[in-house]
Amino acid sequence: MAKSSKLAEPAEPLVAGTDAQAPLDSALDDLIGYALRRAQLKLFQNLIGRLAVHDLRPAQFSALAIIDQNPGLMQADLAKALAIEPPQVVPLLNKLESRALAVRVRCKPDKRSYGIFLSKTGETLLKELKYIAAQSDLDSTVALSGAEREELLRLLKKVYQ
Amino acid sequence: MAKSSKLAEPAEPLVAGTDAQAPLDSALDDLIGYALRRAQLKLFQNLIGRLAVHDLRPAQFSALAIIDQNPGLMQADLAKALAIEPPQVVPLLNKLESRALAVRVRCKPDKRSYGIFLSKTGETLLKELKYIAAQSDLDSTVALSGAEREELLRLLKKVYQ
DNA sequence: TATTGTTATACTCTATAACTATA
DNA sequence: TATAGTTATAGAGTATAACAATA
Repeated sequence: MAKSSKLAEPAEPLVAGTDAQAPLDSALDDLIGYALRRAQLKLFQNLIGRLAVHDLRPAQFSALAIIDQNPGLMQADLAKALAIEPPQVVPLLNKLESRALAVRVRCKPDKRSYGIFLSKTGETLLKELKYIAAQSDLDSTVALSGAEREELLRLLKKVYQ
Repeated sequence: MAKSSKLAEPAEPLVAGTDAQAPLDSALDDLIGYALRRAQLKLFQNLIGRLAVHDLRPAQFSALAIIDQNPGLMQADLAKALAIEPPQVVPLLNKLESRALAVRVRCKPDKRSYGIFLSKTGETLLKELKYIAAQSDLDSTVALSGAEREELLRLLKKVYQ
């Protein structure tokens, strides 16, 4: 579906009698789903750019935050929290382990599973990443007042919870 | 990044002294970007399911709506409106043409380009798709009142516009 | 027999370079 | 030479089946 849009001022208006700058998607304008997608894409792109400095993807940042809040969790739990399938957790965790940000530890009574923990390095980096994410959030929503930002967050939670 | 979450009541709480039902992503809870992503995914999945009845993807629905509002536009314009690259427009339009929902017409002074139009079938189907999308929107946001829905839409537009 | 983590695989989405035909 | 559309291709992201080790 559409993700961003708006023509770059065509030489001649696409629709007679219409402002040449008008968005091309006016029929979709009343859909919350469409607005959500476009806003989400904007924030996501901003975050991707900021995390790239640390060679991390948003999913890896989320994983670090979830591990930090739930030290010792299993990969199946992490998969559920990230809403991805267990096989996708493997390369994600491999990357975090190769960079010494997280570790898999065989520490459970059930020897099939691992407990996942952040390393000291991971905890330190996560603190910086949280700051970066918060800055990215503010940067992408400069058009909103503080009150509007809080209201938006409240409404979004109400939708997905 | 995380898309949905919440553990399915683990036998033992992952974090001592914490409600076993508590979400695993509390550190991400204050980020609008995170809430946006989760809400967007919920609405997107709902829409995908509803459009599947007509063997269409959200991007194809958006394309139909944009063509309807801008009859005769070029593929480069459509690519911009959908925020995708021109090569991605080709299979998308091929599909719409093979189903006789849209047509490419060599009608411009510039013989390299096509004008894209909806067929009568496309216009008729689009009307139904718009209804389906509106229903999907409402269905996914039942937790909101009418006023909250309007406020959410207003705030989202403010963010991405 | 069921489950955890893993491998292999495939399908979609996305992005880039290069080609064609026009300009 | 530049542009519209196209082709080919490669990289992510995502999903499923099947396997090994353990329960």
